[in-house]
Amino acid sequence: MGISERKVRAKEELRQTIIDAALKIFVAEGYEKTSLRNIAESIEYSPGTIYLHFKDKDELLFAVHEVAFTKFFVSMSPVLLVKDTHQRLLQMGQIYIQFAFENPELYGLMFMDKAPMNCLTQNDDAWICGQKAHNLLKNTIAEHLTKEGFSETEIDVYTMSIWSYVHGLTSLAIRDRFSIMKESAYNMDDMIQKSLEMMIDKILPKQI
Amino acid sequence: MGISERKVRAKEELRQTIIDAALKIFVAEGYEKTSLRNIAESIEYSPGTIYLHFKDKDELLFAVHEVAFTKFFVSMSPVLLVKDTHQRLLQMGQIYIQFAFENPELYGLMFMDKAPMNCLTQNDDAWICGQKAHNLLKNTIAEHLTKEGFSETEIDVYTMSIWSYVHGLTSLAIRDRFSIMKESAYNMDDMIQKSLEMMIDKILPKQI
DNA sequence: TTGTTTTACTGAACAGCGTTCAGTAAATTT
DNA sequence: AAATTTACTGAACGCTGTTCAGTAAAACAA
Repeated sequence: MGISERKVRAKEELRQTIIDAALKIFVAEGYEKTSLRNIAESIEYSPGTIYLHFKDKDELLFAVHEVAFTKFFVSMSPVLLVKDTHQRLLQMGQIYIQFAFENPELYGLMFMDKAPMNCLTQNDDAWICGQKAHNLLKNTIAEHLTKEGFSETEIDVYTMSIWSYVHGLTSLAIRDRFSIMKESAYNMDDMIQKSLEMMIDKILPKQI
Repeated sequence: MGISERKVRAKEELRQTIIDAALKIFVAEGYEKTSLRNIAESIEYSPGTIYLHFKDKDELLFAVHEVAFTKFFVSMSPVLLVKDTHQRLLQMGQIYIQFAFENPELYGLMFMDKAPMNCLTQNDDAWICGQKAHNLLKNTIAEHLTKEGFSETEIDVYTMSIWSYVHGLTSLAIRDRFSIMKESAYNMDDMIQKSLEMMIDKILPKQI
């Protein structure tokens, strides 16, 4: 029965090839230019073939967004070495912002666009990628707070608040909404850095 | 010379009619369904006519986003009655979030989508709507801070930080990224409210 | 080995999109 | 009355996501 297993493997490989091609075009050319025809052409298959592996474009974009998340987690991994929770949260923020600046299209797919979320409208299936990223933040916040007797729900509120802030900073920046602040004394990057430091400092309760 | 003026008026009226039709479809049917053909059909003109008034779809969307901003400012106007700057900022946040929840498509156009920003790639023309909204926030923050001798650039950092936080909260919510927090002790709306209160309180320096 | 079924894939077709432009009919000017 | 300007049309172009009858090869059955 080795044959049918080889076939399954081949099918899985093509699926991966499609995802990789989509990711490549997505990063190189942006959301707009990422059409199923472009993807199909780049791997020398017919457009119809993609539909043998993905229900629709949203499902393919969901797969791409999952790859983006693994890139994200790799970028984020160095923070695990940082012992001090305050410093760790600061570095997480910096890496988060840096990832978004270096991969604005992927960031949009991960945290801003509607498209990939259409795949999990069924109430039962969860957004695992988001869950993992969320836990990464929540665990550090919990580590910082539990020493001082904060409750689980308080930790949730802190996590929501910090994520919201950093995402807001990031997404306004990459979609050019900070253009109105150009004439400030600082340049944009310095302002963002200054804001991040200030906010982490203000939000986190001081340890003893 | 009344005739040519009537013509100018008629032209301006059709322009407004197009914007209104676009806004209507945008609010009722969402971004995806808002096509130039749909808009043209709804006002009983040919698609080509729209191009006599707008360079391209982005320019029309920019006009729609300007109307959305005036709606936004109307919603926001009650805050001017609130004397206490802390309370005023809190209410600004609440109204901001409420506006986004009630007009998610418009909010996306105003603060998230790329489309309308493509109109002002020329470095010289400014994003007036954004400027006005930004000033609304900045003025209140300045009022709160200047009493205590904060500098202009510090005010800019505070403004950027608070706007980022509220926008992040808002945009993650309306694009379903908080779905991962469903099983928390609070429901979503309560958590958002609790987060907002906590953050405004933490960010603002205490007066005396 | 021959016939049958399953599998993997194609590519034309459909309906929709933003955009362009030759053509037209009416209004205005000469 | 003729010429010109104006406002508008709607067909056409090249693109999009998606579907599906058709096909050729591979796998299985006799």
